[in-house]
Amino acid sequence: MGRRKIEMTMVKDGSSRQVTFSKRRNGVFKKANELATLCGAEVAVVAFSPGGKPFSFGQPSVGVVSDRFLHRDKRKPNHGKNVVGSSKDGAKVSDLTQQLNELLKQLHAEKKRGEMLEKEKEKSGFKAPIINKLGLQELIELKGSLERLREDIKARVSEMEASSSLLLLAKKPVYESGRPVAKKVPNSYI
Amino acid sequence: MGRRKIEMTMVKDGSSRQVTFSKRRNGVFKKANELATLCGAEVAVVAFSPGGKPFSFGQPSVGVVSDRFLHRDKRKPNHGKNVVGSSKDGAKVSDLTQQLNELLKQLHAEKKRGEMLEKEKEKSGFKAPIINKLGLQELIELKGSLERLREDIKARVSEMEASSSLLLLAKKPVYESGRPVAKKVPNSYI
DNA sequence: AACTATTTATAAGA
DNA sequence: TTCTTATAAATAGTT
Repeated sequence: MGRRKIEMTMVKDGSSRQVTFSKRRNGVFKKANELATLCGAEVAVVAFSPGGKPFSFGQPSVGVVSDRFLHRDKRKPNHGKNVVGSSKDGAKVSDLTQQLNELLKQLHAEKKRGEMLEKEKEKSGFKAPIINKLGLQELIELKGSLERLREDIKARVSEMEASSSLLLLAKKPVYESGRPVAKKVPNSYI
Repeated sequence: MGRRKIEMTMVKDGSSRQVTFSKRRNGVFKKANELATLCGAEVAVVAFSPGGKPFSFGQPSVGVVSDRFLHRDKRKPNHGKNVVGSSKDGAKVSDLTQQLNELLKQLHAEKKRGEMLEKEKEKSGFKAPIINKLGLQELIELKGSLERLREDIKARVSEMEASSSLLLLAKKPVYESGRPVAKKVPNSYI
């Protein structure tokens, strides 16, 4: 969120990393505070800087919240299905597992959607590969050309039929360059 | 950050409060994850919803971070590189976190891809709506018709040109039903 | 669950 | 570092 979008990977330069940590740590704490204030929620955040210094935010306190989370909360948790033991790390693993499963679901859905779209694309690509590659302007021009062609062909057919009629009236086949004339084009094609 | 600025006080309506909690909880977790990723920091967030349900994010885990913060961290601040996954479950959780981030990347990529395909679809749909709606069989038939038409037209043009030549040799315009003959169709159209 | 109009966070730069 | 500023992101209200 700034002058440029940055890759979500560790900032290489140590100095920049420290600056980023300071800025974003404040951001996270502020967001956590807003979450607690707006929703009446108990929230705790602990962060160790790249240099190993501890920082924390807690509502009402880090200790109260972490205790409730790690040891004391006997209420039914919303993610109880995947609980791996009752230890602090078990809770974390369970939570991550839940997040993982959620993401896997989303990912699967997205892939499915992507595949559907790919199929549709291939399908239409197979149906009209050349036309699909044309740009809009080209298609507009093509449409115009086809329309003009159709009109010209109609006229041509009329003309030809007139000529043919006239010529056929003479009971003589028409040749040009030693080749017999083509058969009549069905009007349904035009 | 929305349609309106809101007072930083508890949301009164319970339903809205729950919605706000859900949205902002995700926001805080995302920010915490970014802080950990960008800065190589250990970060833990625990939040209890208005309904008392626990949610958490931790890198490498809530337990590791809170323990380090509350009880066990006797280390001097580490001014070198960050230590990740040094505890028993830390490695496992770290792996899960890595998987999570990997999945998030994949998910984002899939979504982007899906969006691109959707755009392409819309684009081609806009460009050639009629042709895209044709079924495969219809298109095969259309193709055949067009090919036959093209051949017939070629022949027709030859015929017409022959006729025209013959007729033009007579220095007379050709009419049929009181209508002058059409202009020549450029061969590039056929 | 999506969708915008806005507000907020923040990456660079001074 | 702190302040500024152009952009990216989050999200409040809406459908």
